[in-house]
Amino acid sequence: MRLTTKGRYAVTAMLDLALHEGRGPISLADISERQGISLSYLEQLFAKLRRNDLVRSVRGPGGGYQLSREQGRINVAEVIDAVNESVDATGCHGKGDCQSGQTCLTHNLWCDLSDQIHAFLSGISLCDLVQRKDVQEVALRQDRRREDQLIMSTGEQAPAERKAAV
Amino acid sequence: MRLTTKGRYAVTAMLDLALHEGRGPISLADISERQGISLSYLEQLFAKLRRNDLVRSVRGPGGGYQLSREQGRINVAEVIDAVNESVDATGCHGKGDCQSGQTCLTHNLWCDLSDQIHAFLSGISLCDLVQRKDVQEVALRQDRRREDQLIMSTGEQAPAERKAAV
DNA sequence: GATTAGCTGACTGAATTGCTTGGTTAAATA
DNA sequence: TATTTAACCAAGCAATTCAGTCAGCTAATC
Repeated sequence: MRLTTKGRYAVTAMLDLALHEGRGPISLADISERQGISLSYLEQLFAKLRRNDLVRSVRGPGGGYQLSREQGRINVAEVIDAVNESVDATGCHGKGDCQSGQTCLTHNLWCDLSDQIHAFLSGISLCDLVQRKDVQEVALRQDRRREDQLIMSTGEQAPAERKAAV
Repeated sequence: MRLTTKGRYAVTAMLDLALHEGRGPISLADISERQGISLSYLEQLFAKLRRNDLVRSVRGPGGGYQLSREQGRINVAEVIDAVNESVDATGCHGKGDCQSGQTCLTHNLWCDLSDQIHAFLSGISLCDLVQRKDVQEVALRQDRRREDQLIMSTGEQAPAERKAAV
């Protein structure tokens, strides 16, 4: 079992897509900027997400990615699985041939743990996350920060109270 | 978060100790043979287990390791922690400074997951495992296999029905 | 004094992670 | 039609970790 930045990035990026849905495709450059994830790394992750039918891509200017299903029908476990971070805690992938063909002493313990984790993560959909208050607050902060940066880059000044909040 | 052979080995070895408790110290050579774990790797793991006060060592002939507490007071989470495999699923170790000092979009999700896993694993003691039927069956098989090997190595023949079971 | 078994440190090959570089291709726009 | 945008793709890389080996040490027993 492994859960590193890779899986966390994938879930974060998918949640970003979910949060900004409805206004056409979202470019990876946008997600990269908002979430602080390297663009080319995102490209690699989205290649896997696309192969697993979690997102659809639109090429060309104004293009980007969209969720391929409604938010309520994509759960966190799927996303982590898609980028090859198995939530399985056994060493034998549940087969029970851990100790030279036989079941090892602790095999069932790891099976139980895998079930626990999987049940927890597959019970949480993107829709659930979007509705969480803490998620909405962070998203608001990120969007504000983004606007300010756009304003600054065109030479204007960001309002003082907003700058302080960032 | 990471759960590999390392943490699984540690728990398996500790369970082996628990299962064979009462007959004096258990040598790592015995555990190595029964559980199929490299002896020198076990030495490294037990150095950590000892530093974390989970086992006591006895040197010299007839020496080995013993649990430093009663089985009911050692849980699986502690053992995994001891060999440096954190069960923490956040990237910021729960601090919430995941995105350049600020909380990332999915921070609380990973906190919740960490809590889940920790609650599950810290609720299982070595004593609980020893009493499980599946554990007892595997232990029985391992002990029988061990006896047969001892008999074979002294030149005698193992009983046919036992050989078939292995 | 030989043996046993714990203890320690250095090292290694393989795998993975997170990321970069340097492209190509498809679609929109000027 | 030329240019720009942004998805797509492949190779490579530094750093880290894993699982394990090797060599040598020390403490206790016989």
